[in-house]
Amino acid sequence: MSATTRRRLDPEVRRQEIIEAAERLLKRNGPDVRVEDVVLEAAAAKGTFYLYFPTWDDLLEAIRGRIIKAFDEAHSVQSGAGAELEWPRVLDRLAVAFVDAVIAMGGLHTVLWHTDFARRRPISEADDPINRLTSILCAGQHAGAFAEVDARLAGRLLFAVIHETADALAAGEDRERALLAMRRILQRTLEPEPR
Amino acid sequence: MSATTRRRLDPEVRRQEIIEAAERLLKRNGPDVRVEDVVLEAAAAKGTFYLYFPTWDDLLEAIRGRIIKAFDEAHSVQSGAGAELEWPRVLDRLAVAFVDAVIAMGGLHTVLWHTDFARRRPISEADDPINRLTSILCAGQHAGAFAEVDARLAGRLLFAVIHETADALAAGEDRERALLAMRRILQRTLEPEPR
Amino acid sequence: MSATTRRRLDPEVRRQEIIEAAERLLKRNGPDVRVEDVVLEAAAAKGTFYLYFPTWDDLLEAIRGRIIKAFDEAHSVQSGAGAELEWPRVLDRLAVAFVDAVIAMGGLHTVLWHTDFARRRPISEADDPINRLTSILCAGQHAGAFAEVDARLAGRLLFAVIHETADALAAGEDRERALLAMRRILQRTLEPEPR
Amino acid sequence: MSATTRRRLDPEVRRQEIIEAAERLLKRNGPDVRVEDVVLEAAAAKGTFYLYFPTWDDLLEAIRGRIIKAFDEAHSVQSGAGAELEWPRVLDRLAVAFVDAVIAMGGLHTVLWHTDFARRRPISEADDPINRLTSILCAGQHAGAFAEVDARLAGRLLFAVIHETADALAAGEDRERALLAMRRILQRTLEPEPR
DNA sequence: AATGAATGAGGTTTCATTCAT
DNA sequence: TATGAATGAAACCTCATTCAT
Repeated sequence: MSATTRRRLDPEVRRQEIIEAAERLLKRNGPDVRVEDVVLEAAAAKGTFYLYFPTWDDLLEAIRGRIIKAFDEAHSVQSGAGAELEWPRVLDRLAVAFVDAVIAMGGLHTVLWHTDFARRRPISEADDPINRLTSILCAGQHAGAFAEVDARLAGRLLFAVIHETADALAAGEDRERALLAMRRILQRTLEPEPR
Repeated sequence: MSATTRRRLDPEVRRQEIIEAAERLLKRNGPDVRVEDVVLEAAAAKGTFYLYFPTWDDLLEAIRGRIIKAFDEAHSVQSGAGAELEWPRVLDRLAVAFVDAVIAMGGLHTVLWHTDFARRRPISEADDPINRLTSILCAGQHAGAFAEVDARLAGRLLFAVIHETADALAAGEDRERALLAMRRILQRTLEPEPR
Repeated sequence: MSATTRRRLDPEVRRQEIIEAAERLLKRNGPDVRVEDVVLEAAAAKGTFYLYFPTWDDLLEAIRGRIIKAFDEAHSVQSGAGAELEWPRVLDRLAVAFVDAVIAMGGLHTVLWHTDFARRRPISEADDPINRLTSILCAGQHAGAFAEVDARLAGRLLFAVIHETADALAAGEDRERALLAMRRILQRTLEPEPR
Repeated sequence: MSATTRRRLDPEVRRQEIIEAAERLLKRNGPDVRVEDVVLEAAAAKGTFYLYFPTWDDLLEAIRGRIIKAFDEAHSVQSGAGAELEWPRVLDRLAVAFVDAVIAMGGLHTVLWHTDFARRRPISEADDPINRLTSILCAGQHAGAFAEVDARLAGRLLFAVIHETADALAAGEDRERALLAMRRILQRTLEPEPR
């Protein structure tokens, strides 16, 4: 069947290849990607897949972890030494970055967030992007930059706004208009009380 | 058991029975309900199902339509003859009603909104709840009650907020606190400019 | 693929067809028969198999039950009305019948008794042939025809003898010589004490 | 963990290590031990296994041979110089030793005797324990200690009794009662004719 | 002699949909 | 209109064995 010879790789490399192949496919085709497809794309055998991921969900979890980690690294709050952070701006940057990240994910986003997978494998507290947002809200409140709302709930609801903005862009909405709408909600909601 | 029980029903009645059986099951069990289960619950035969719904997705579509219709009827804006409508209050009522409706849907909501189905069968413009919200925004803007934002986008993003509020409640969040957080976002976002 | 049309049968009939196809194959080929083979032999589709037997083991269990039932019916102790039963003869007949039955089973016997299946699905007390033997021993003891040994253990060990006799025959041993050897063990072991 | 630990061993030693690891595992877990498990337990690599055993069955065969050899060495008939051997007692000792050996084998016994392996790789005439038994029967007959039955068949059937006794013990039966039942069968069957 | 990553045939099971009755 | 037995294309996962290093 296979004209190709056996490719022996360093496990870490092989693992990456599989993950990357899967990411490519999931981005393009969303939820109907099967193990079969992935190994084809990764030029690996069926069994090789299960050597690295006991289960399909384990692969998805790995991908999710990877993406979140990459995002966090790229957008860590620059705790500018000594400088007063402008929290609204920090938030805005993070929100836009998040929107862009979601869009870059294509169909993968659907799989990771809008599928049974999300329920079967709930994201860990530590990784949940909502917490990221929440901590910024808290910090901002502490600095007096944000209104004293329930940070946890606000984080959750505003994250939904950001998320939906991404979906709107993906659906063809104009980028600037969408970001404008998003920003208004973020700003107005968090604006401190006495104006 | 009963050898040849052939329940001949008025097509419309049979159709309703199937839909209702499916709703019951989907509410309870979410996405892992199969055709098999539905016909069992509806006391119909497998083939009968396909007499009424060429496809599983067609059933879901019917259910979605039904629910939206019911919601719209129950919460139509009482265009109180002549009376000046208080738009913020109208919006608030609708939002809360929507939250409650989502919660009442249980697992059905997951199936209709967070599954492949939603992508395979996008909701029709006419039915999309977002449009409902958007028209209220427009009307309110017209009456000077809401700020002049992009109604379509605001409708979309605020709908996401309402939707997420429902999910938060379903996840066990305290009702009053959650509604409070939601209301703040709606009000602040739509408050007319010069205050 | 299939030139054949769909064969709709009475479930009981179809069930029998599958069981019989499986029996035929298992007799011939012993343990390496797969669901695939069975449905081919039974002219059914893969799915049809699982309609009747949720699991391969369930099929085996059904076959085992069937065989035991058939054997019991064919060889029930003729409780000759009023007549004194000659227990040694009763036992002998049963033993020979059992040997013949095992041989008639061919490879099927191996599957049902010498495979993981036997451990995964232990035979129910009610069906276990050993109990059949044990009750005869008890009855015979009661009638003074057999020695007062531990009937349960004797039943077990003598059953092993009968079983092994069958295996010996299957391995090509001469029938009469083998039965002779078996009979000697049965008789000598059960002969009442004072001779 | 250790990057490149290459344990170069004397081939004979390595072979023993693998065999012993397998024995340990098979005793404990019976038929569901995989090559994987064995090499893990033996601290060897997958490939190393196949350096010593072309096939899984070859390993089992090696183990079987080893066990039989060990048993034979431990229980060789002490042809007591000149002394008249008491054959019934010799037989009894061997039988009990065999029962104990089977029990000591745990799950390994299942694998070697009640699995496809036994059919795929029939035991060699030379090793078959039945022959051991048969020769004792012959010798005993020669000495006039046993009845003149077909030794080969008696050996086979009585071996089944011994084997089943072991299984009964393994299944929790009381040791003394079981041995008693076994002994009765052996003695009665082999008792010389004219009493 | 030793390693362990890679292979892929093989087996089980599910379920939306079809169709003979 | 109604039935429910039948279908078969997936999809998942395992593990003895191979082979590049």
